[in-house]
Amino acid sequence: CAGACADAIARLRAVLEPELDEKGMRRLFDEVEMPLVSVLARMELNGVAVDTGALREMSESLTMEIRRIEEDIYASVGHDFNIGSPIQLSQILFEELHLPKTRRLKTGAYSTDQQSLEGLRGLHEIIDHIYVYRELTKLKSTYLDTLPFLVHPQTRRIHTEFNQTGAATGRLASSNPNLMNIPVRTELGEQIRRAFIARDVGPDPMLLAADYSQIELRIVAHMTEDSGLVEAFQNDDDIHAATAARVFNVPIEEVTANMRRRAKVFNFGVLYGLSDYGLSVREKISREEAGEFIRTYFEKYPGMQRYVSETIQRVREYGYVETLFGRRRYIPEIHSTNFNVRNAAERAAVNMPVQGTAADIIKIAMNRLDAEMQRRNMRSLMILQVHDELIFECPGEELEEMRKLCLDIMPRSLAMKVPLKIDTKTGRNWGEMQYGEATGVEEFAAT
DNA sequence: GAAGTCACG
DNA sequence: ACGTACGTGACTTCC
Ligand SMILES: [Mg+2]
Repeated sequence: CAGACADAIARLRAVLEPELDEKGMRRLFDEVEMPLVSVLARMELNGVAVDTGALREMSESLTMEIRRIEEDIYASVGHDFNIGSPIQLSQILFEELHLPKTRRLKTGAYSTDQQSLEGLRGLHEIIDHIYVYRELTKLKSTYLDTLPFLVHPQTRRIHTEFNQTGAATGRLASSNPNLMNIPVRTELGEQIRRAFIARDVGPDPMLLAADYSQIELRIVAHMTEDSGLVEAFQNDDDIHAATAARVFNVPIEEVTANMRRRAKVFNFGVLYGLSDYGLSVREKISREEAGEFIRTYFEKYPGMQRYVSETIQRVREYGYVETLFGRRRYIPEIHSTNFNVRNAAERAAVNMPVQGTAADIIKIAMNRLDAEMQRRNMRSLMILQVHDELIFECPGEELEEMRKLCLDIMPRSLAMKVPLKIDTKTGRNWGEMQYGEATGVEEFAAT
């Protein structure tokens, strides 16, 4: 290909390069994406160290546990079947056991996904078994039995591929293996994370994780200038508790755990274009109640309402939306005659500027961090990015310098009406990280 | 290769 | 073009 490819690329350039200027993405391209290419290359080469022995041990013990659960499931049904086949499982649950039917899939079977099983809890012992079976087999097949084979024989590390051009919002993607979806939410997930270790970077190797706290909501606060959101972040309030206080009309001290949990659902839901129907299903409330919550939310945060309406208007008029740095996403589906497709396009349009601006921000930080690490001849390695967080492998004696560097550089990617807050954690592995220093309001006042 | 499912932010 | 919350990648089943 070499010759033909080079020739094709040269001719493509003649067509594509002018588009960068026409579309206002020249600076994004020259100053963010192009410098990032080599940063990502270094990260891929750096790789991450993994304790394959630990993964193999976990896999083995899971094999036995999964076998026990299979036996339980077959016993309660009365015969064997392939639990991994959603079609067979649907047949068992809804035809043989006569459990109440869930939503219908396009294949004619009924859904057995987590949300559907949730509604069947308590109706039959098999439901909890399937739930656990799913968790264990998922983690075993995707991580425990796969990662050990992806360890490079020379480096003894796992080298992911970062795709810089795959995601429509400007996010990165990771594959072969995907290291952006390593488990964390369950106990077993955390155990898997413990197999990702600091090892080859010098004496007393440590991992450092630095993440943007609530970056998407802070970006929305900045974009909408909604006074409620802006003030909450300027005060460094717990944003979900602050939202609960507003929506449920109570003082913030009287916000209960459940009110806060709901407010969190609202805050995230609004970024994704949640409907009254979606909220009613998730919160197990009536559609009317859900609609009322959404109305109240927008009343309390009128800037949010404005942002959603104006973004949809804009994508209808121009056919695209963009981030604060001018990254564009064209969404032609906004003109679809199909109601569902059109609504999906509206939700994507509302979300992209927020998700995309967060992606722009962390990319800028990665470039600046990489440059400064080189300038200082540091031995620390940038090894992973997971959308709002960066992971470094550091010699122990460099750990605090690296942490300080993150706390200094990451908040300054973009000056906003609210601070960009950074949390940091450190540990010998990715599963046992201890919170450390974070940025505070003082740093913001200084910027 | 599509469908269903589920891991992450 | 869709399962009425956005963005991904990977696994198993089944045709
Ligand atoms: Mg975070």
